[in-house]
Amino acid sequence: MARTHLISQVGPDLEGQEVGLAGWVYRYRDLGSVIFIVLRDATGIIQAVVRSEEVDPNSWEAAKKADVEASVKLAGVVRLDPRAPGGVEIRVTRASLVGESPDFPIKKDTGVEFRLDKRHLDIRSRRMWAALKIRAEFIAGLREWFDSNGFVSVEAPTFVSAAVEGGATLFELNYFGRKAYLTQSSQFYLEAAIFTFEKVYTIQPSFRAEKSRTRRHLTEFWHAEAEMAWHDLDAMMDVAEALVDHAVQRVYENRKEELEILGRKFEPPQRPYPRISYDEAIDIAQSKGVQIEWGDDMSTEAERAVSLEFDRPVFVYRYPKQAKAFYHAPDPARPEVVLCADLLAPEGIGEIIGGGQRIHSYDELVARIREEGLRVEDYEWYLDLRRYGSVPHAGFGLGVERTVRWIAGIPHIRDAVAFPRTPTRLTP
RNA sequence: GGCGGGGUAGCUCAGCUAGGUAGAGCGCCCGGCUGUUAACCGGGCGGUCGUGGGUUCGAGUCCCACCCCCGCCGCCA
Repeated sequence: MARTHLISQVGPDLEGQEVGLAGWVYRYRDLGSVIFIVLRDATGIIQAVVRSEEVDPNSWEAAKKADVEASVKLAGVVRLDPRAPGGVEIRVTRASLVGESPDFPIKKDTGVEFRLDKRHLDIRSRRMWAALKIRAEFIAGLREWFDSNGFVSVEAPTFVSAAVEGGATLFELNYFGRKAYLTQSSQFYLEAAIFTFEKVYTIQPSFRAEKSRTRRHLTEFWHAEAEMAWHDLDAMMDVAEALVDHAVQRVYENRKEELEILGRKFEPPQRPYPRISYDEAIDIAQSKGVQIEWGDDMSTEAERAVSLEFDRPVFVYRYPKQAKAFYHAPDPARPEVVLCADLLAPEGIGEIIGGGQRIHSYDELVARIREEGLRVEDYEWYLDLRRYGSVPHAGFGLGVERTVRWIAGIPHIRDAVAFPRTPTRLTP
């Protein structure tokens, strides 16, 4: 029995024609001498009708055993019928069972935790299918933009010997008897690579050993990072905006069906994205009744208040120095703030990008490391980048799952990735 | 790390305030059904009530300790 078509190719135009399909049983309804099998493949779903008097005994027996998520091959004639979901179905002429599926664990009335325990099976669901296709499209859009705008992709190591940001929590591991860590950002490696390629990017996981139990946090998340020589803060925001816009547009153009399945009514935001200062953001938050003082880092509540003021992503730039990591370049005109910017997604989603201009002077960088109480010797190779041909540069990191969560309207970040890692989840 | 919620059948939950023979829906198993839409109809199986201790004639229910899970905040992408 040959597979002649993918399900998405079976439409009204094929009425009366015999097709061979292969896939998995999405729904199964046995009425005695007629069986309805809703078949799923990578491309879509379609109803198949098996009638006892229309198929040979072997096919009938196969259809009887085609439980939910069994793999099957079906041959049949395409028919239009208003009673079929989508209006098109196939009248089965032959059926064979490829792999049985006795008592598939995921049924109706399953809770969030149970489905996460069975995530290796739950990714077969329409909901996860749609979310993961949107994610893949978004990542392809990021890569497409970088590749066509002069960026070279550079991969950084996952095993590292020291922190990028002092204070942030690292996963420690034993590296042949030495302490090593899982990377929390590829930034320092990308900074090294700008001296080779000027504009570089990477899309790879970062790890944070923070017990953050929220809808915005994973312990392992995919991090799209870019670093650009000869760029200042404004140029960095230009890059980030163009990148996000491109990838978002691509998802919007190519993943309409998937957004529909998720019930997401999404319109790509208009450019330009507003750019406001930290000072203005604090004013907005305070005017909305948020308890926050100049000098505090933006709280989740403050970010939400600010992002809800705009119908598109908004950059917040020039935070107080004490709220940001040591490598951020101070504003020469106002040394108490640094040349950084975060991009807040709309609808209260919050931060999806963090970045800014880096300190490129050796002396300044050493002074800031000492000021933060960090050990200069931990940053020896990083300091070399300021010893040899240092240039002004800037970069940023984008949280892939956070951005996908916004685009697809996914309530919890764990559903923006196939196999999420959270403080309590290591399986599957 | 702080605050809040929760752990009872394979799954989703009720029962706890006022201690008295452990329940429902779904699933599963068996049977029926020629147009179902996570079908429907009939029957059946199924639980050391998170763990340990205490009070009591009697504890899922009250008390103590512990473990685990979920959400929010902090931290960040």
